[in-house]
Amino acid sequence: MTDDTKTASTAPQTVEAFNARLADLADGLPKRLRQCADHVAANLDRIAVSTVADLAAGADVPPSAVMRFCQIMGFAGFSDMQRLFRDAYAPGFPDYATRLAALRGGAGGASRLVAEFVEAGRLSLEGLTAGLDEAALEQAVALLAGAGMVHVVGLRRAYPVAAYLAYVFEKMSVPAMLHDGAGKLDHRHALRPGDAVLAISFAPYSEETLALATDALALGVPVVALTDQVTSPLARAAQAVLTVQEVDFGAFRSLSATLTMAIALAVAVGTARGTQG
Amino acid sequence: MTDDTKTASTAPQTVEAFNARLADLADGLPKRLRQCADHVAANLDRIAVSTVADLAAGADVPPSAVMRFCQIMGFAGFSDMQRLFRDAYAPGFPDYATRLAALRGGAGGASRLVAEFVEAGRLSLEGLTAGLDEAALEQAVALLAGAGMVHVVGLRRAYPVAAYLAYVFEKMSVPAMLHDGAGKLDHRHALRPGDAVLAISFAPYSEETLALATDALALGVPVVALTDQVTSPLARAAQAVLTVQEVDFGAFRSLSATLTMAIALAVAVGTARGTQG
DNA sequence: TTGGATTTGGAATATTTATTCCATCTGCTA
DNA sequence: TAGCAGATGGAATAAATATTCCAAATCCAA
Repeated sequence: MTDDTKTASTAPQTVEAFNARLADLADGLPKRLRQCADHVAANLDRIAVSTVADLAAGADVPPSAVMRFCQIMGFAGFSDMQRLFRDAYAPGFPDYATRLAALRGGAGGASRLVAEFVEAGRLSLEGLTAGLDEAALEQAVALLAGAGMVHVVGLRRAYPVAAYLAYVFEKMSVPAMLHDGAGKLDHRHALRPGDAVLAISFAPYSEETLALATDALALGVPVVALTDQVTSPLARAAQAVLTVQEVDFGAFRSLSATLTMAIALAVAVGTARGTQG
Repeated sequence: MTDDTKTASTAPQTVEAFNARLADLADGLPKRLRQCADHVAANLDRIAVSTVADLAAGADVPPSAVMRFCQIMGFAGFSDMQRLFRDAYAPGFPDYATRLAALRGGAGGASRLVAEFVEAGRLSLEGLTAGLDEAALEQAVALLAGAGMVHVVGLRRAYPVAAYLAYVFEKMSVPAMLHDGAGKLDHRHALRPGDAVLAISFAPYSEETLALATDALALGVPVVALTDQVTSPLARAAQAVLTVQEVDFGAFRSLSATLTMAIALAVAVGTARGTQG
């Protein structure tokens, strides 16, 4: 027993390293600690949301055994170990904020800006899959696929998204109409029974988009909302709400995640229509 | 006998119900509670691993406001609300490949499409940093920053990019004009000495965009091209050529990388102008 | 067995975290 | 502008949770 304190001093920094260490130690562990190891290995995903008592009950050991287990694994205590799993679950953000601050202070050429926006885009895309409401998506596809005409509306920052959707719909032979706010009064008359509205808006929500959605609601025309929050005013008028959070860089937000959602939606609708008729 | 356990009966039992209630309440909420609602809506996935203090800091409100929010939502307190999310916690480790594989194998069409396009977008973004021509970028920024008026042109698939650039330029007080091909003949007259053209086009290159670029060349107005290949016909008329390759999925291409390049360029130009004048 | 080392359980404590309460502030109505 | 209802922030308190510590139990080698 010369140097087991040496191994204890280095705590795993990643879930992979944690697993490796677990596999490494498991064989030479006494009974209770072995129970801890087994239970933890079988429930890695619940560590982030468990308490010491939960884990102890699950492993059928007293809490103090769990504490010992954490220390054997190289952590200062349970909280220390839990932090690893909580961070692994929601990664990136603190680090991102730090680098952002660094950029503001430092020199920062244009290529650095590109790198930052790339990073923001990547995070946004990850958030898109993670936070996807599949039921809402399926419903949105169903509503739009069944529509006689899809009215696409989006202004300001949402306008490029609307324009892109209109383009893809046209490519896929989905009858679609882009409302760009030029001739405001026409909009209401264009809505007919059997149509559907696809409204895109982010805070601060543009009145025109909201107005069209509300009109559609009043006329019984289904509305699909692509927005940033379920609490968005647009969500109230909508039968299906798709939310997308863009990670912002400085005062600016890219549209990577939003456009990705948009194209996926459009292609899904186009495909659904194709197989229907 | 009107004890407060009554309130617990109205508490949402599922995350969907939670969202519904959130959307329902959000409008009528006072400032601080509204901040809570927005922050919670934007970070649903982190409630399970957050403390009251975390949430309060994130929403920029005191902890007591968060408590009030929980109660308004129908829960006895924060712990009660958190329980909902801890129970619903279906782990999503940032093991992206696994998640993607799961989506590919299992779930329905639309979610799978989203996953595919996300993956394509990520690859495109990676390619963007890897293949970035920094010299060309610096030159593009210089040309556009020195221009009296930036003429942005892009049609079809490039149109959303052009529209977005116009939007960001406006936000940054950069004089910019969006040419959308509506009144074709006017374009040439709008070009004046001291202006610059930012032309966006991808194969198959649209004639109108090429025409504007060639006219600019003839008039001695500098052209910045954002295109897919250095061999693009657009490149011949341009003083600075920025290329972006989008990874395609099926017959469709997203615009993640292109838009990321666009916003970075726009912000760089806006910043350069700001520091100049 | 016996002695020593290791493991174990639980009680005591420290720390963090949630929750309540109330004085103050704000915005509105009369 | 006075009065009121609701909103707000922070300090005080309560509760949950983690952590330590030590006496008792167990194991193992001679």
